[in-house]
Amino acid sequence: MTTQERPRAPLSKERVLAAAVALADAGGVEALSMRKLAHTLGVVPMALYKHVRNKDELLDGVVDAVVGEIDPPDGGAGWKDIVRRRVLSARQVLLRHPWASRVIEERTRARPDPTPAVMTYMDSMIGIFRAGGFSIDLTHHAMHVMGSRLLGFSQELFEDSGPAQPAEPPPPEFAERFPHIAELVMGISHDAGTVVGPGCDDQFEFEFALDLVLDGLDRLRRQAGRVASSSSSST
Amino acid sequence: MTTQERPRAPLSKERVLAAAVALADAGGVEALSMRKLAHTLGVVPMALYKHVRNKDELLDGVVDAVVGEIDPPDGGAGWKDIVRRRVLSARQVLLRHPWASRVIEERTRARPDPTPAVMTYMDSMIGIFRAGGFSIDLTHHAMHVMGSRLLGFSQELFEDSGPAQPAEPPPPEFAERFPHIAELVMGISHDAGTVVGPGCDDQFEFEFALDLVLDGLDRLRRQAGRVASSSSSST
DNA sequence: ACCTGAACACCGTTCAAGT
DNA sequence: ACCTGAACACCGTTCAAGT
Repeated sequence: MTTQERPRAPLSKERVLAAAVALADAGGVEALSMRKLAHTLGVVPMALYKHVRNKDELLDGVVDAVVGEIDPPDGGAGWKDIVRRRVLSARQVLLRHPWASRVIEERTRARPDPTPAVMTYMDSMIGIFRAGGFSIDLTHHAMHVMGSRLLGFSQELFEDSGPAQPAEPPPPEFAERFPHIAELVMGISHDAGTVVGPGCDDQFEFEFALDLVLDGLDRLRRQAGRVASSSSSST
Repeated sequence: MTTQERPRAPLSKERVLAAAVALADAGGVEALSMRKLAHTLGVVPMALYKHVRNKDELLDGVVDAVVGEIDPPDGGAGWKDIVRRRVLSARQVLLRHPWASRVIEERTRARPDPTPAVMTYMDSMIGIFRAGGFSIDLTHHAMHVMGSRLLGFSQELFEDSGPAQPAEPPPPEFAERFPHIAELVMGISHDAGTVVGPGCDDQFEFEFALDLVLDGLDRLRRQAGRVASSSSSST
């Protein structure tokens, strides 16, 4: 027998990247090594270097694969709605790939420019602000203010409780060391009307922050329009 | 001769952490390996494990050493000014240790709770909001909105140009692929009155975003005060 | 010309052997 | 009892040897 009809499909950069994303989805970013990826594909590690110059280029490709999953802007009423919907769709993508925000940050920092798909995404977002009546200067500030939130994530250094019990009171020595945190945790647990599982609704908090920032930008845009903007450029 | 009077000072956790911070300052976070750190201290790698359980605990200690450098809140006029000054002082610390924000994020994500010094810092910040008249709910939202900006950093995915020339026009194929980015880059270069070196004043952008967020929070605080805030989600 | 196993220079950490 | 060298199980990548 031994038909031996191509025991493995021929490798391609797409196949390599797709396998890399799947590997990270399954085991986190620390599971994404050249050696493990090669093993997954039934291939010797060196074979990967035919499709990817090195690991950095692999990670760049992975970033673009993930960012490429974000929906294009769909029709919305006004710039704010369009930005809002697209950011929330980006957030959905990153919830599917929880490891990706770290890699995006890492690779963006390591390169002179962001990765091509990130550049395309940013370009599109800038276009939405411009079409919405933002001056070049204000658009520039807006991009900085939004930061990584544009791509649907923000580093929350304040991940209260995680999957904790609704009203687990902190131990007394905790309340003594961190009285204000303790008060906050208790206060949040008490009104757990909408939130059942974890002590804190991440989606709500993300949208809260997003809306606060978008409203702030809208206010500046309207001010600039009314005052006819006497600043350095943008007249 | 061979006086042999203690060829090296006795190791202590403080000395290990200080050396680790210095090593990262000198060579970036990728230079901070247990082996290199031991070498720096004139010690065999295993000797470090007497003062630190493993590398994660080393990184936790390093995070706390850096966060411990942030000035305590000094007198300011009102909560907004106090928060603002402290955040900007945190930013100064992180400019001294450019690798630290990555490590803070990483370790915060990896642990159930933030590191002790980060907890103390957060507790103090919460206290400032509360003293400033923020309800528990609004303080909670404020902490999420501020996110890592509280510690003086924010991931800018839009690091335009870096140390580039003031008015280097992008190549034509760039302008074709990313027309809006090209327009932005050109627009910013043109009004380079205040900024000389890089194409973009990071300190200005950071303060711009910080003020936008603080103003937004202030508006919500005043609204809540006026409406007398009806329970869980502030009608 | 192509492919790939062994090797190199690293990692963090374990563990047993030496004092 | 203490300390530490060698070893283990990884890593990304080079390189020379085999086909």
